[in-house]
Amino acid sequence: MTNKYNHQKIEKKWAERWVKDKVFSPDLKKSENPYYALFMFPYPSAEGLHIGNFYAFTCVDVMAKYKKLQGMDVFEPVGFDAFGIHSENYALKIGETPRKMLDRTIVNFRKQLSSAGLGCDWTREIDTTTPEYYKWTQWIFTKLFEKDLAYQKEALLNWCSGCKTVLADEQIEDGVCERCKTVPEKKTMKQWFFRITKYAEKLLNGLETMDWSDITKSAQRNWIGRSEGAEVEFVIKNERNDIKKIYLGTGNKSKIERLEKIFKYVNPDIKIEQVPEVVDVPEESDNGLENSKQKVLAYHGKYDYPVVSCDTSVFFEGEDFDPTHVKRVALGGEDESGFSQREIAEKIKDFYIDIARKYGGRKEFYFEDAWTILFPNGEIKQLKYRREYIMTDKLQGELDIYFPMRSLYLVKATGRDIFNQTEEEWKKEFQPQIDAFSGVFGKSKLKVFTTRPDTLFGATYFVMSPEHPLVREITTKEQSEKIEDYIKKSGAKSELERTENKEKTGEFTGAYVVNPVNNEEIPVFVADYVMMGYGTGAIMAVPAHDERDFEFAKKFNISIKEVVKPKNSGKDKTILVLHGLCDDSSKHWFPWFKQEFGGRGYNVIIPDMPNPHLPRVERWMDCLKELKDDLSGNLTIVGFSLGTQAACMFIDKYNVAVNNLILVGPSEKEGKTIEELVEAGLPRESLEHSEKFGEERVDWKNVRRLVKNTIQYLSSNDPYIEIETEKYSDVLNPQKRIFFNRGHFTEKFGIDKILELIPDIEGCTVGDGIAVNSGFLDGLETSTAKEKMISWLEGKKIGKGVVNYRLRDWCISRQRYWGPPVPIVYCAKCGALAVFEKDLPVRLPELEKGWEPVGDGRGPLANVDDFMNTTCPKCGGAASREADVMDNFLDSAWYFFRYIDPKNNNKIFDQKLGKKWLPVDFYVGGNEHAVLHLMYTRFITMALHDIDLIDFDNPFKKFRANGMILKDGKKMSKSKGNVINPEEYGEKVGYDALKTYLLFLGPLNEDRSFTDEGVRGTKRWVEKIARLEEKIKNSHKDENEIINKLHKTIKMVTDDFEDQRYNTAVARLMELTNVLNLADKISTQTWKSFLVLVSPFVPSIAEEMWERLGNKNSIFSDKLWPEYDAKLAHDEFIELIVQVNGKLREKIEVSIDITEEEAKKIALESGKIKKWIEGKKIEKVIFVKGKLINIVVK
RNA sequence: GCCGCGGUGGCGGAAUUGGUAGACGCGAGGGACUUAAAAUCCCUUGGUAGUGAUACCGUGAGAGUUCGAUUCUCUCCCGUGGCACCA
Repeated sequence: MTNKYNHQKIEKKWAERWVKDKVFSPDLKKSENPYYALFMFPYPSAEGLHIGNFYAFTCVDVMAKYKKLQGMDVFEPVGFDAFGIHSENYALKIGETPRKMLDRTIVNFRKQLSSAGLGCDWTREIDTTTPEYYKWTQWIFTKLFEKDLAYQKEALLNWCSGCKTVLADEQIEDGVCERCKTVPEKKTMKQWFFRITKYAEKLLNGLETMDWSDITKSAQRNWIGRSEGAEVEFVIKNERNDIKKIYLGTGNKSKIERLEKIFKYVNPDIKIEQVPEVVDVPEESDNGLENSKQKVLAYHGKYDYPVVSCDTSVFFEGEDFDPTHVKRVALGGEDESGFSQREIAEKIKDFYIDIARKYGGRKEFYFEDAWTILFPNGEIKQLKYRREYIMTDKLQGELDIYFPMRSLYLVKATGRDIFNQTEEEWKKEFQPQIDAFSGVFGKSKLKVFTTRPDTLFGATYFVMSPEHPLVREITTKEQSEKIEDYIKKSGAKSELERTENKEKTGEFTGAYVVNPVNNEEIPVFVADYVMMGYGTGAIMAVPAHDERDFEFAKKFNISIKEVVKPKNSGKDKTILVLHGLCDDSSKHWFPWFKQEFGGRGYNVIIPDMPNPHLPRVERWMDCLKELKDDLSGNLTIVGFSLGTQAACMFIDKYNVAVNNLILVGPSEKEGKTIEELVEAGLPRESLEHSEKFGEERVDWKNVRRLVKNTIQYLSSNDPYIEIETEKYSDVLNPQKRIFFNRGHFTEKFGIDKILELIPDIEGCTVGDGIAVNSGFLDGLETSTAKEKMISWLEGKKIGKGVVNYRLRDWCISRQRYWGPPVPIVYCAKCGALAVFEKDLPVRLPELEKGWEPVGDGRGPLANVDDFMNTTCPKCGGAASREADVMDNFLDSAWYFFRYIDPKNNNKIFDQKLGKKWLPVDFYVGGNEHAVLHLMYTRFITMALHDIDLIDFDNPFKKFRANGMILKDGKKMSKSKGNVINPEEYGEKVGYDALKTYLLFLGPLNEDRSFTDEGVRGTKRWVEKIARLEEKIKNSHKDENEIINKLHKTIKMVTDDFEDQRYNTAVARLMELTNVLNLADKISTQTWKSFLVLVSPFVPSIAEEMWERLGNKNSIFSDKLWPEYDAKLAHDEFIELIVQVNGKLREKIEVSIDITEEEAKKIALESGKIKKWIEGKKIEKVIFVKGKLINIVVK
């Protein structure tokens, strides 16, 4: 053989040639038909290229080559995702700096990738660890900071003690750190976050129209976790909420009106009244001081109500004023008393302290005004400026309650007609007042989130998460010790323990809340089955319709109130009784059974005596046939005697799913127990007996799988089944026994025994149904009931329909070294500031020592003074840097933007180029990144869209998640020693054969098994292609058969490419190869088309053959993909399929254009067909043009 | 438990809007070439019965719709991915 195929030589030659001739390095500016093919850039691990990654690259590469052959300007970039804990941990392990290690591994990766025959553009390689790259990672942070999409907050976070850093929720897999498998601790820490939750709805809705793999979309959908429901407020039962009336010491009418209006929002239960004795004062001379002082003093003692005075002075006049009558105090007003504010404050200080003591140290009484502030701890502060200063956030933060009473006047003073405002305008104007008063006079409430507002009437208790901030507040003194203990205990449990051990625990707080729909007071518990991180951290518990609540209620003996009747309630509590075809039993026993269970809410069905003319079991089957559709579901069947067999057969034959199956039969028959009889398939009598009657056997396995809960065998002779004869004497026969089967054996039953055997029948029902015991919801279906309840709550302003998401903000801080520093500077004066663009990048110092993670909650950079000390970009004063670095998933969330303009020093990328090349056309990668990289990328893209950098918000037009490669059916792992090294196979069989094999194995999205035998197949194919060359004859003209096959293949392969069905595309090409192989000669023209068709899969051999035809340019440099010619692919003859009654009986070669008439004639003449239709009547003939004819006979 | 995907020969997998089930490849068996081996080429290869033509069965199980179901509908089983004391 002249051209013995040497894959190593050829593949090396072409890999070098492609780079040298820049075959795959397009001019991005000049390109007219851009096609951006992207694979997930690899993390350059020390192990080298992983076959899984290599497979994904191949999927992209094949597509890229196909598009290129179709004349597109294809861009297939390559780079390295080298920052991150992954690299750093490995560097730690081998005791080398990450930089040194990566410099080595990247070289290795480059070598591996460039020899694999991929069409990558090496001129635009990127590496996320270079300052040129991470400058823009930091820039993105500063932009997000500007937009309030990056922020700092204290939160309960996942701290990984293995990696010594906090992690994002997405980086916890199965409850452990995705990197080092440590169980993370929950720690409250202050960290930087990206506000991904702002895009929750958008991220979710976007999925609907995106052309991404379903598994990826479904993973994202689940992660975002949208649920619709309602937020409901529960008023806490406490003294504060008992306030019914507030007397105003003084003030004119308009002031009272304003307050009334405010209180409508604050607490509509509270009435505002002027102390009756106070005489109204004229509007403009708001000076009822003397008067009011006396009046307040006068009413004091008479009224056991709280007082609000707009004039502080009322409180310190008169020695006999007893503050204990006053439950809540708000102060405000002008300094008109003749005392200085300081003096006022001093005077009322004791008063506050006294009240504070009386009401459990609660800090609720504070006042604003003027020059002096009295703080809860008794401290008095003299202010420099008046109101302006008070309004600063800082001071408000220190005060628990702030009453901007004065603005009541200020509003008036502006001259606006506040009484003719619309309600909305008014509310907006007075919102600060409303909020302030709400703090003290508003009812103290707890909010819950529920997806089942329709079950509110069934809420019989209330649960707060142990981490809930108000737990201590509401706990009564008596319970506080227990609660403290419980909080401590559950805090010590890890998240994993908490979810693994599902045994419910909890503790009563001593407090009660009021169920708003029926004003019932329900107890408040603390229990760790309620999580602080979801919803509001508190729930209303409806034990009748929630399994967890049910379990808890059972354990703590809390009442269970059914408020939803399941739609199929007939089934849920249905007992079907199949008896033994005996008159006596039905007479004596069934009335009792019906009465007893019916009284307990069960629906007892005892079918009438079946047709006595049919043989035995068939009588039952005959009668049950009609019942099967109505009954399939969650019923319980009790079978006696022959009824046991009927029950089993009923379940088996009709596939009726049941909850419980109770079989009562003889304790022993022919040496067999009832269990044995049943499992033998013929429970009633002896096998012989049944065979005599020709009874079918029961497939016991099938029965077993259809019974959800229990199968119980009861022997009718068992002594433990005692009937409660006294109770049921009236329905039992005089002998107080029940006889079955004409006295063959006696059954004795107790009701409790049966109830015990039906364990789940009295559980909770979670599904939809009809509302009952629910006041205004009664009779409504769940969905309507939900709506009605929500509008009721909204009308009462105690709740509203809300949508809740599981998704939480992305924590991006890492207390590590190997990442881009968070570009933030802390200045004592100016606070946290983002570094200006001109000062970026904030360089990561190159450390030889001291870069290891510390574990004290701060990154190692905190100890690098040169790095930490800086100046404030705003005021120039001394400042310090943020010591943490950013999550490496941020690096990879935007890299494809940089690829198109990797050397741009002034901009993240050129927007003109972006407009042309973005978004990415085709992207492939592993689905393990579904909620990490792929979600973050979508978020960053949306954020960049919102800063007007780009005009799209889906980064990848088409994304496909590739399946896993298994070796011989098993997961690859180093420990098993079954890792496939692409380089090794590249050398052994060649990359052409290896890549084709990977694609040929199966559909791109599915897992498939790689075998060494299998790869030989594609290797043989490549060799066969090489050998075909011998058959080429320049002047030869191919037979029609070959041309026809070629064009059919063009069509199918093109279609396959468009849907990424690479496996079938390869199969088609193999077929074509086999056809060509049978020919003696092949024309050059056919050969050329053939080479182009196979070139995406086997680029090196195709190039080699192409060159030998005398071509100077690469096969990939021109638009060469062959056009499909329908005429040439057209068949003249087909095999007509002839069916009789839908069964294939004959194939006849006919013209493709054959008409129905002709086909029918030919078919009916066929000897084979005649045989099948002989003596039968032709009912109808179905003809599918160009395919088949079906003759229907009877 | 909820949401998604899947179940077809000894194996990986094909089968367009319901129309020849098992393409293509691996493996296995037989043959040709060869001193021999490798490579290559040819034949057979879902099961059962039969020398054979052929017949019957067969796409996780069972029902249904249809002239006809791997494909559509229902019930159920198994595998797998995601979420999960998520209210």
